[in-house]
Amino acid sequence: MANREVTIYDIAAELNVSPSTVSRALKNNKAINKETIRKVSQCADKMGYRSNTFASNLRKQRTKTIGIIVPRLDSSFMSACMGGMEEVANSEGYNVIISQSFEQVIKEAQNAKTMFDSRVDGVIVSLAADTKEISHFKPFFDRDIPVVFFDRVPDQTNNVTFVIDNFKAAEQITRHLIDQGCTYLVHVTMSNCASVYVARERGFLAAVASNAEIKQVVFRCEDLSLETGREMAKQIALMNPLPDGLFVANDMAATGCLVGLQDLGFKVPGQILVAGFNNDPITTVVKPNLTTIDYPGREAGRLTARSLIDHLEGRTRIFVASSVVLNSTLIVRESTYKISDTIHFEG
Amino acid sequence: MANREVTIYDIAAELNVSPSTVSRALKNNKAINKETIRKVSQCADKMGYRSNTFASNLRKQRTKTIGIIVPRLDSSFMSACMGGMEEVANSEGYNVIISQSFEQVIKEAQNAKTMFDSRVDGVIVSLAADTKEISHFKPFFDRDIPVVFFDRVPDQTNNVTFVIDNFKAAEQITRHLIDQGCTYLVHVTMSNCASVYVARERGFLAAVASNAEIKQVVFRCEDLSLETGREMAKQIALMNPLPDGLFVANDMAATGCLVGLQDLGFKVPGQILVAGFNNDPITTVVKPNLTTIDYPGREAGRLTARSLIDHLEGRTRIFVASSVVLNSTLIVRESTYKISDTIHFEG
DNA sequence: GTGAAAGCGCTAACAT
DNA sequence: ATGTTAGCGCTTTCAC
Repeated sequence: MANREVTIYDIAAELNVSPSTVSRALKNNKAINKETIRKVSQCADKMGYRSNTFASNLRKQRTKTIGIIVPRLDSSFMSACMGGMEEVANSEGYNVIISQSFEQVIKEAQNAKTMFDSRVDGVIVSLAADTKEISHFKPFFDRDIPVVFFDRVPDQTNNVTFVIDNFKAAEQITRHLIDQGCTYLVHVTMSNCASVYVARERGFLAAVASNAEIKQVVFRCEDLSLETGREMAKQIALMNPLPDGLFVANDMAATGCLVGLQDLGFKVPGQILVAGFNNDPITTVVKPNLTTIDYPGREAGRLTARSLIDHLEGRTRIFVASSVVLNSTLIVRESTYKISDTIHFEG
Repeated sequence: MANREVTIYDIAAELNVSPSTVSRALKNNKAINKETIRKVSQCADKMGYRSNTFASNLRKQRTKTIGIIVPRLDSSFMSACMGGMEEVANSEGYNVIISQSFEQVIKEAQNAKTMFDSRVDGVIVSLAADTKEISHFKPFFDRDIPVVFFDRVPDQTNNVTFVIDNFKAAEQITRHLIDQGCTYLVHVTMSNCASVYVARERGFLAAVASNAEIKQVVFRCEDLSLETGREMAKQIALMNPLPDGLFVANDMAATGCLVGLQDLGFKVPGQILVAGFNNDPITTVVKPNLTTIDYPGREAGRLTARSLIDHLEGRTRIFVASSVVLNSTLIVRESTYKISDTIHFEG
């Protein structure tokens, strides 16, 4: 702002070479004499030179920036994903712009437009809860600007996606509930059609279907917050007969349910087993600790960013409809112990 | 990437006007005829024009981008702050680059350098836990690029800072513990010198000092995670005599302590009262619910961004050593009920 | 191995 | 109210 910026012309003048030589030297161009490169970079350091990204971008017609749009940043999972993406992006010389949709498709579209206008080289998106179609990314598709989805991915096929196997994980955790002796299961999920929840529900239903004895109900809520979980507990308490197993589509809502049920005098896992999804730290705080699905956020972030950047750098030949499925793990904790195994959890 | 970009020259050619007219029209310059403006913007829409930020930035010598560096994104407080900052930034046409230091000053310095090199117009920073001095921001200071600190601010005076009154809040919550009948207090905090923790400790000590009867000890840990809280509980359990009140510098660690103490067979608040800081959602999950300090993250974010942008836009005359203190509120919950008030919290 | 020169798309001072 | 023009700092093709 105050002091004028040092440009390659200043360095060129200082060293009595041409600006193009400086430009090449700064990029370690092999055509340039080693000694020249040394002198140039030394001089650049000395003069406090910093490359002007805008001139460079303007000239090169690319931004070295990738945009990330997520529903919210406040979960440890998202934070880990962002960390992984940033790590890869930085190591490849990319900048990252992050924005939150706060679960609203309108905000998501705005964010997309902002990023489009600032000409990100590509975008990474996890969809808002109420995003039902992705026409707001059309400008990107039209211009062949790559869009990669992770976690909350669109229904439509032909997109590049990074997801955990929600179906399998949900099936696994539901089977676990059945193995623990549950016969009447409730699945609590979102009324919106976010892909992860659809898949979790299908996994739940598949596990139930494989055993004719088991009854099930699916409850849909507006969101999956702690508060909503508490509300759901009240509704569940009114059911007759009472279900004996609860699979809630995320840990926050699962925790809300669990606490809500306890407040209403129910024993977990004494009367009802409860399982969540995500392995949020909260699962180890609530008593009893919550059975859940763990998956590697940082790794997911790394892979997603890596794929996008590999494509941007022309390292991957094709980039059509590839979908990567990441591993997840069932973590069994006290909230789904068999009644007979239950010792005492009045903590 | 594929289709060539539409420029103001294309629009100018289409409409038989000069590029400068188009440029002005696009900015609703008052010198331009209303009708011309209408035609230009219509044509721009039709042709799919989008402004090239790089050319514009190169020309205007500013980036309309602000950088944000925070320790971590995974708390509801930070997420709220980011939301507030983004809201203001977007409304003023600024882009936002966010990066995490993961509490390490080394990463913080790297992030700062990246942002410096990408020529952000200004930065907003909340310091890493182990940041003891801020020389890594010197390049910004040297060039008069504004740096605004929030929440975790540096010790040094002469910085623009947005903080809550940690001293007052800590004093208030400590007094509350004393009012509830505590006579032997432990304060659990970080061994690093992050400003917020220093202030909280001073507040704690001040409240204790005002009452000659009260004994106190300060415990310092590496971090304030859930796990560390659990570890601290073990140490506290070994104390003799046992303290009867605990003020932990954040909710995560406070929750860890609380749960840890319960695991060791202690009653909270029956034997020990526990208070945290931040009003994280976890405080309403743990049983008993945790007494804590609430403060308005989104508002803090808004104010911080507003201040920076006002300065960047030349709307504020001066911008020296102003520090803004935000309000915070004590939220009393079951974890600090008086023993006589305690009914039953074996949830 | 290095230099000359054009131009990326925009803005703004200066003209008209 | 609109046009002319000169660059912002960089990269890169084409020369030598």
